Amino acid sequence: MTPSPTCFLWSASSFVSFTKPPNRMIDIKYLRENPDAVRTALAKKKFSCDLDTVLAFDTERRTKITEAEQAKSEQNSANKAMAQLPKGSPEFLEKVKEMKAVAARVKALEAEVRTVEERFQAAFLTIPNLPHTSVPEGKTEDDNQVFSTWGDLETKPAHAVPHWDIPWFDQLIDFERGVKAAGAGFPFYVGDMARLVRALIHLFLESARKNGYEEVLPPIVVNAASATATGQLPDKEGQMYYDPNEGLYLIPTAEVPVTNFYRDEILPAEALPICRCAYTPCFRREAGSWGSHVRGLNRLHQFDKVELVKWTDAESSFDELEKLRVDVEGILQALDLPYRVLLMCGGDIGFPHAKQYDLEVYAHGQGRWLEVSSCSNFTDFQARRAGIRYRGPDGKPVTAHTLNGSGLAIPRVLAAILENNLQADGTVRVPQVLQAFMGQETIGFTK
RNA sequence: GGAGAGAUGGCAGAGUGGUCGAAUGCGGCGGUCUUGAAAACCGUUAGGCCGAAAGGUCUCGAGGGUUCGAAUCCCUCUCUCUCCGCCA
Repeated sequence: MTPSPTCFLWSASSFVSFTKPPNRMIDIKYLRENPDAVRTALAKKKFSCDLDTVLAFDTERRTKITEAEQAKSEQNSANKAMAQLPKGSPEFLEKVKEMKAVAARVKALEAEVRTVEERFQAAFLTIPNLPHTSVPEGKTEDDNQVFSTWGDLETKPAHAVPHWDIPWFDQLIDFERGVKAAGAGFPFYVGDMARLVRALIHLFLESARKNGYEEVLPPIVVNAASATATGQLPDKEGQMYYDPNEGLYLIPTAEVPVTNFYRDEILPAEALPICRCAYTPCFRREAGSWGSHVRGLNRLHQFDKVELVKWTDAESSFDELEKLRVDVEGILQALDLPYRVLLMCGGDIGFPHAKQYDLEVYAHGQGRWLEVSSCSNFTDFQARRAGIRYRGPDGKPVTAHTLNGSGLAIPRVLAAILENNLQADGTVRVPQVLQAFMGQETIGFTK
């Protein structure tokens, strides 16, 4: 077997280290040394948090740690001396009496350190990742920049309708029977539609493979530790399906298991960047976000998606983000779907993101842009939490950078295909790239 | 579901109250030797935190307890493995 050139092979046991990293978010040392730079960056994110308090807690904590460690040091050397004394001798007993007080003091100081540490952590964890300098100013989604637009937006099909109004839609994507089997938001894809979904999955995975991403087929449930590492827990617990019997969560995206592949490991620098792709079903409870405006394929509780994940060193992650975006764009181009790329503004990118692009396809029937991918660089924010590091030039561990992007989410791509490729005879033209795989040029029924 | 065993460094595997962050072996790295390599031999080889550094401190699955002192004793939890049953 010959390894592909893009795939760095090694045995899992040859380098890993499973020690626990601190559960921190941004780099406290950076904050300490550059408080003003952090303040400026956070302002761009329209995020208010009290940096002065965090810094004060940090100082308090460090002072207390030093104090406690000094006491501990005294105790340790005294204990070492005691080991030399004959047990039960008068000197020994005298020493024991003496050391009781020291032990009590150590215990008290350790408790204080714990208190101060917790206070600091609680404040520190409220600081989001810092946006990159290239991220535009802005408060809401209205301030996102249109980075680029591709494809034909002018020639709207004369008879274009929202996909749910296509006469045969309910037969090939059966929501009603999905309700019977599972519940709202869990449709059956039937016949040619099921095959079309499979064709899309195949296209997405093959496209990723050609771009150097190694395919993995991950678990679609994860434990709490994994969900915490990628940031779903504790804040977004309500968005995941949960099995309390096993303590397992159904994944909302393949990002969760795939990123956790290297959790608490130190990677060899020469392995980076590592690029992986994974197809999985994704599950989202979307509690409270269900409205009449969400119809058809626009929002589901279960959907299929191919996810792209990268681990990089600290220097190249923003370059890799651009490559990631281009890789995803290539798929939409292959499908000949018009799309635009949004460069998300500081106020609209998520808590752990340093920079984010959203890709939206245009669905002519609804006359709307539909988000089909979000490509993000988390820099070291997620990796610090997940304990993913690599060995730097000096041999010391360095926190890695992680990135991910959908490539792509199936239902909305499918919606755009149905709406944009609807033909006069009532059938939908299968995108050229999928015709060979499907063995047919159209799906659906003629009028 | 029933019964049992175990969790120590990259891996294997010692260690049952103090001199143990931890023997030994393997692997990795550096060196000697060699035309080159192998072998042999010598050295080296965890991570977190505090610190400018020197250094200090913590970590032997996780959490709590006993003790002047815990990898070692006690309690709780988690996970893994083996056998039986069941199932794909």
